[in-house]
Amino acid sequence: MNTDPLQDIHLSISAVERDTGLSKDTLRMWERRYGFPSPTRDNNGERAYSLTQVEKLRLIVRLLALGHRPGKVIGLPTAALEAMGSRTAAATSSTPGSGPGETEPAEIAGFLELIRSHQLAGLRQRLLHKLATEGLSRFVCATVAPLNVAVGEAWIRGQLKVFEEHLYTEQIQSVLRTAISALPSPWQPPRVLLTSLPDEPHNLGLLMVEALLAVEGATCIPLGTETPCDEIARAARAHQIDVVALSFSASFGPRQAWAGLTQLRGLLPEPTALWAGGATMAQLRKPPPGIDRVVAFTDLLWMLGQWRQTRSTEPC
Amino acid sequence: MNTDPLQDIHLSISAVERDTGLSKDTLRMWERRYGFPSPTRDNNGERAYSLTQVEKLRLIVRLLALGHRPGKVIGLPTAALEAMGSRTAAATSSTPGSGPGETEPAEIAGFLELIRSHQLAGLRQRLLHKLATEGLSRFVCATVAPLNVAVGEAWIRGQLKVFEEHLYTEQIQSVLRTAISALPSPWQPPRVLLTSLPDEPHNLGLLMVEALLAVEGATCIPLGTETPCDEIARAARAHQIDVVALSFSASFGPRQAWAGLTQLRGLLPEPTALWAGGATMAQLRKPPPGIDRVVAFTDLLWMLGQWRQTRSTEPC
DNA sequence: GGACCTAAATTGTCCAGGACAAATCATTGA
DNA sequence: TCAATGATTTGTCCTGGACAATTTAGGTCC
Repeated sequence: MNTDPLQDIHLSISAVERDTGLSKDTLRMWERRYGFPSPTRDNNGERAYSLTQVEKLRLIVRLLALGHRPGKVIGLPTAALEAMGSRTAAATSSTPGSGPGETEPAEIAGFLELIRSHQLAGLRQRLLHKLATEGLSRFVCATVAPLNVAVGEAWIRGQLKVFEEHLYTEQIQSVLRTAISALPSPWQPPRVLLTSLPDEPHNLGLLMVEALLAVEGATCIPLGTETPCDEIARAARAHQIDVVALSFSASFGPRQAWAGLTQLRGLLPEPTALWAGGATMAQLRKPPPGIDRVVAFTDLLWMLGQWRQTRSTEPC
Repeated sequence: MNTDPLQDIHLSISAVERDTGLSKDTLRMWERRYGFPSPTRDNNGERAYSLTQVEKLRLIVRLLALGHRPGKVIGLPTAALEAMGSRTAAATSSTPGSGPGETEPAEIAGFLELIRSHQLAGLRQRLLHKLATEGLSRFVCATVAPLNVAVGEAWIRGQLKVFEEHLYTEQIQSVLRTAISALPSPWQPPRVLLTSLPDEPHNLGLLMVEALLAVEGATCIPLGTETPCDEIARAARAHQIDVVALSFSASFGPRQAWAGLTQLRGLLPEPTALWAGGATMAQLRKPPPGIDRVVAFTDLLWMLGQWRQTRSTEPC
């Protein structure tokens, strides 16, 4: 008898869709084409995926995000996939030379170590200290941004558990929100609406943008995440929005992003600017027409200045 | 020519799935069985839904949440649906008499009016004022809780747009998070892990719980929302957790909640307490064995006291 | 009248297998 | 080296059938 109770657990196709982000259609198609995953069937003849297979699926999803092709990786044994993951992550590892004024890699590693060793209080304390030392804007650009990248990479390599990443995200959000609250009331245009499209639940990027803009005195209207396109358009009208800022994390498909942005552009009045940022946007060759892409957080200040200059010379 | 650009916009079936929460399968099945929605087809023969139909679908989803049967409501004209919504919401409206010390219904209505008129600054200011007057604990129990109910009901009745509800949620979260940050460091057990199961993205309830517990000096470890069961168990071990607190909003199915709780109970060590709260839990006849149910926010303090008493007389 | 049980209707999800457009790769020619 | 073209890969959509789970309706007994 197997003593591990996890061995006997099987998931339905919808549970796997939830846990991996792969659509039911895709799961069935992979099975048809590549022979993996090959779930057993339950009493009703419905697919029952083992936890091992789900784990391997997650690994494959990570590799796809790194640029591998499905046909090349599905069907390889798990060990080979893991090796491939580490190799690619190392190769992809961005910008070995840290930018000017960016927090030292060693210090980033120190933060990672705090996360991994579950020292909640220590992590929080060091974040607050860094914030106090650098000021909000530099904290966001020079510390939080590279730390996010580091956490994302560690997660891709499987060096970070899901709950550790959750904890990190919560702490950063808490620190940023508190810092934003402490700022004086906004005193200048533009009025910026901050949100993400449905299927994009990550809030951290939006919060970082809000911090940078709020420091510059812009009026931020945060809607949280996952606002349907037509609702964004309604909100923009109701709040007399000048700029709609959207965030797309790496897990958001480029095709879907393009479609959503195009649709939203059509719903918004012409003078409203549409800024799109995040990992997905950075990967895109070219943004859809009428959309301003935010490649790095430091771009934001430039775009803000640009907007103000244009509007002050062309008053409505 | 129609001047409204929204008229010409059509959505794919996946976009409708995103925006309404109804699965592709369900959308096709409704079309097959009830003749609604009846999307036109694009050049590729694929379904193209008009915004009008999407709007009606959202309305139907609201009615289903109120307990109506699909067969009875799908196919009725929009006007009839709206009337039905108002009627049912009025009938379901809970607890006409406000509890002792609870914020006046008139004041709640005032808040609602601020939300509906998009006065972000005014809303925030009044929330902060109320918080300063009542203190954090009473603010959460006597103001935020009934306000949440009121907002939920207004949304069900269609008196509140999605983006208005998003804005409200963001503001409350901001206010609560700031208040929590301002509290002194925790100085007493228990150590409480706060999170929700996958498919439960609502964070507000968790934040309210965190506020109440933090005021009492308990150590809160917030993981954000949607943590898989096995990860919750891992986190509980890593952080030497005494109590795991889970939140289930009204949109979370009772059956799914029961299954998730039972599974989690099996994964957690015996001495770890498991507290479950939220609208779904309140509806449940009986909580699963080994799980403590939080019916109202005011229960929390009692449960906390109970826990401390038990543990002080039975020191490990 | 109410509690309890059974049969019928309702409803969401799953399945198979076909089709196709968009993206990507490989090849060729300038 | 770069651009254009054809082949391949890949995700999503379609139809129509099946079925388990839930809810409702009908009937019986206390």
